[in-house]
Amino acid sequence: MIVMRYPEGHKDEVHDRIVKSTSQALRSHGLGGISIPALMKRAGLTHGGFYSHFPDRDALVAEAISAAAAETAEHVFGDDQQLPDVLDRYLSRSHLDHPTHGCVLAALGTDGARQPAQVRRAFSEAARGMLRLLERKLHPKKPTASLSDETLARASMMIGAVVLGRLVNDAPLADRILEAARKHSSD
Amino acid sequence: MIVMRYPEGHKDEVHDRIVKSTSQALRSHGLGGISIPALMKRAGLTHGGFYSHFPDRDALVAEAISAAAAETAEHVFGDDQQLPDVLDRYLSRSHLDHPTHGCVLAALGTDGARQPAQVRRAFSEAARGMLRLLERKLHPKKPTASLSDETLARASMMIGAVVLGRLVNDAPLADRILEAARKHSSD
DNA sequence: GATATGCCATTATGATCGTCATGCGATACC
DNA sequence: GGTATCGCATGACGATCATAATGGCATATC
Repeated sequence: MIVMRYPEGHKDEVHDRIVKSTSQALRSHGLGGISIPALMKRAGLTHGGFYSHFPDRDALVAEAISAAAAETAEHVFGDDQQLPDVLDRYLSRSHLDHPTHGCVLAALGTDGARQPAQVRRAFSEAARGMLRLLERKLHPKKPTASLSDETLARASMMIGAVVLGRLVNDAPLADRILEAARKHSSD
Repeated sequence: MIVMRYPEGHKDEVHDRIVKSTSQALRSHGLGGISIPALMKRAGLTHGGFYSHFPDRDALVAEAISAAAAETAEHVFGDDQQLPDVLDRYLSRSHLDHPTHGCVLAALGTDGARQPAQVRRAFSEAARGMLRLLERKLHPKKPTASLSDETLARASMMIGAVVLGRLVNDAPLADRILEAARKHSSD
């Protein structure tokens, strides 16, 4: 029997708070763009206690990636969202302007393949998760878990459009990119 | 009249060597994944002379981004490449496996929007350049410089497919993503 | 050949990083 | 209420970073 010296679940709450705020901070500052002290400060703590919550920085990053993916799964691919809603949300100016609460693949994707195994795995799982969710929206009836070419191509275009739209220093062009992707996604 | 103490154009050659090797190093290690000393060492120098070539790190990074974009423009979008060749090269396993010599947008794109103005501008120009080149391949006759929706959507899918293909920890799935993007790009 | 000078190496500086050891205050159990 | 102990803060460590000053060597001119 483990004795709890703090309110039951207190540490878990703090742990979650660190992971959640980190998942946002990473999306807006980049995977290596924010330090442990800064991340802890955002969670209302100092850097001291960090290593009682995570073995190292990568462990937190990996958890934060997964948390971000779960957030998008809920907000964009939720059960009550139909395919057109999914496309409208993902391919929206609001998504472009707020990477902090947006898709982690579009925000940090190009860094994923360069990360240590632990973090890389989290990215890979996030990608497969998004593909599965999109497949379900495209083919709600089919019970199969396999991914169609249509899903793979559309997911690519969605991610690419957000990446490209954020890159071009030209709001009207960015809007046209989103629009073009929406059109070609729902032909 | 400027007196040259080293062989004429020597400094320019060294400058180019630093930029070229940096453009490769950044694509394989990330924008912030390699230090000035390491970058200079790759060019066969020590870090000492760095600031006689560039005002600061961002200036080198910006030049390296532009150099990488020019390399891809030549290797993938060269004048002798037809549209199917362009798609085959961009959406290939070889491209997936060798980001060092691949498209800078697919390798570093998600970091671009977070960079200081100088670097951001280089990314934005690289993106517009790729869009222009793709437009020309899609509509070789049209003299207009405007970008069609088709170009915007296809460019998005191409970039997204490479990003996604590199992310998933599963070679067969990555190949299917590339294939799906090729199919949907040349329907 | 002597000299002036451009180019790069050596070295230094201050800041910040990830990581870790230690200590204090708060809390749950007896 | 006393006490053991959990969670976090304080502070420190070595490493590494971007940046900068200085000096030596190689070379083009005379």
